[in-house]
Amino acid sequence: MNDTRDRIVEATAALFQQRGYTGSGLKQISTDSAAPFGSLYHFFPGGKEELAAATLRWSGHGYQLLVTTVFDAAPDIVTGVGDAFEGAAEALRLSDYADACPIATVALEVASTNEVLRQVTAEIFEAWIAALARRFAAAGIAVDRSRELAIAFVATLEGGFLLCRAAKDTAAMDALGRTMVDTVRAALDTAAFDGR
Amino acid sequence: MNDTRDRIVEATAALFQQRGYTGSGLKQISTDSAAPFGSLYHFFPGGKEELAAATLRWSGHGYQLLVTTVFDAAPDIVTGVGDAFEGAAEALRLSDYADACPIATVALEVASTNEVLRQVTAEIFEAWIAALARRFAAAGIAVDRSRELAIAFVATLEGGFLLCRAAKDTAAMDALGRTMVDTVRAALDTAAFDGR
DNA sequence: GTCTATACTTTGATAGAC
DNA sequence: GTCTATCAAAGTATAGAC
Repeated sequence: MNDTRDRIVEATAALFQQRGYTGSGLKQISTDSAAPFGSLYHFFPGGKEELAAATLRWSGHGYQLLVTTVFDAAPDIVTGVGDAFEGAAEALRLSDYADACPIATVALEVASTNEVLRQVTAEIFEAWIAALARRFAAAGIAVDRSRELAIAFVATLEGGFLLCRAAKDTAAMDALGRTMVDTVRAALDTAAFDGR
Repeated sequence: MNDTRDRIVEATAALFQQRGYTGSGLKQISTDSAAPFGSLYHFFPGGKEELAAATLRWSGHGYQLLVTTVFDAAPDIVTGVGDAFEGAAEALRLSDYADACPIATVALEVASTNEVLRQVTAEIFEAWIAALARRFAAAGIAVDRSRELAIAFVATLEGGFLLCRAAKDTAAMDALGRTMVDTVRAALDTAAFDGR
């Protein structure tokens, strides 16, 4: 539909991932997206906040698709969990530790300072958790336990991004992947035992 | 020793926790600490970066002491893990979801933008992980597995802070506490089995 | 609708009186 | 050492020519 608008959102997403919300200036976004400054306010009359909300939703949706693809390509859900952590580690290494969660930095910045954006980030995390929980439940795990596992998966991945970006090392992500795989496998075994 | 300097660091720590690095202005720090603006550059000639480094180290050390206290007060390490997550949830609720990790927000902001501060945050996380790993090892868990558990503990707690602050709800932290307690208990059982 | 110029505020930082 | 005044740059936002 609209080329310029898309470029603005994409440039904003990239800046948010590396510099956060407060650290990303509208002038920089205008430059990076090769869009005239006035276009920012043409497409997002609500200013930086509206642009941020649109960007977060776009990034959040894209990241959910990415994880979905990884799980769909795996032969089983335990392998999928392992692949997701390996993929995250690989993305970090290939991008010099810049390509991590597109939401987390902004989410922490706005949690206590911007109620509108805080709610947007909450909706995104909830969508991720709900989608993962459905997947675990479809694999035979009880619904309540499936949601707990989904929360553990997202939290562990986010914690891994934090530790790995700070350390510029993916050793933590590797260890977390192993632990998470064990946890999911144990839940599956329990489900199989209960259900036999 | 120096009253003013301490007040500056404390005010900076509080602002970092809620608004992050880029979101915390030196003028605000000057106001909140009741310190004249010039004093900031008197005590921290290196400007905002030097002040941030000192603040992160101070906050990081303080948070490590807090967790240490929780574990020391618990009858055993599994209970300690559960208490730590419960305490984190309680702190979030009591502070309207502001009192979380004093390092995480800044760590994500500076990971790709400020090499000096990135390294400071890496040292803090490593100190936390090393201290926890020693504690798990002292409880009888193998050294390698102890470090993996310590990484899982920190990552899970950090992910929990992120999800809970975004959602303004501690349900995630409660679920994560249960999962982490199970993981540590399983590791302890394995250690007891291997060691008998 | 596209784009430029600019208004106004806040930022980190410095100079210099006391 | 304390404090105020001020700088240059960057921040968000707006006005208006085309």
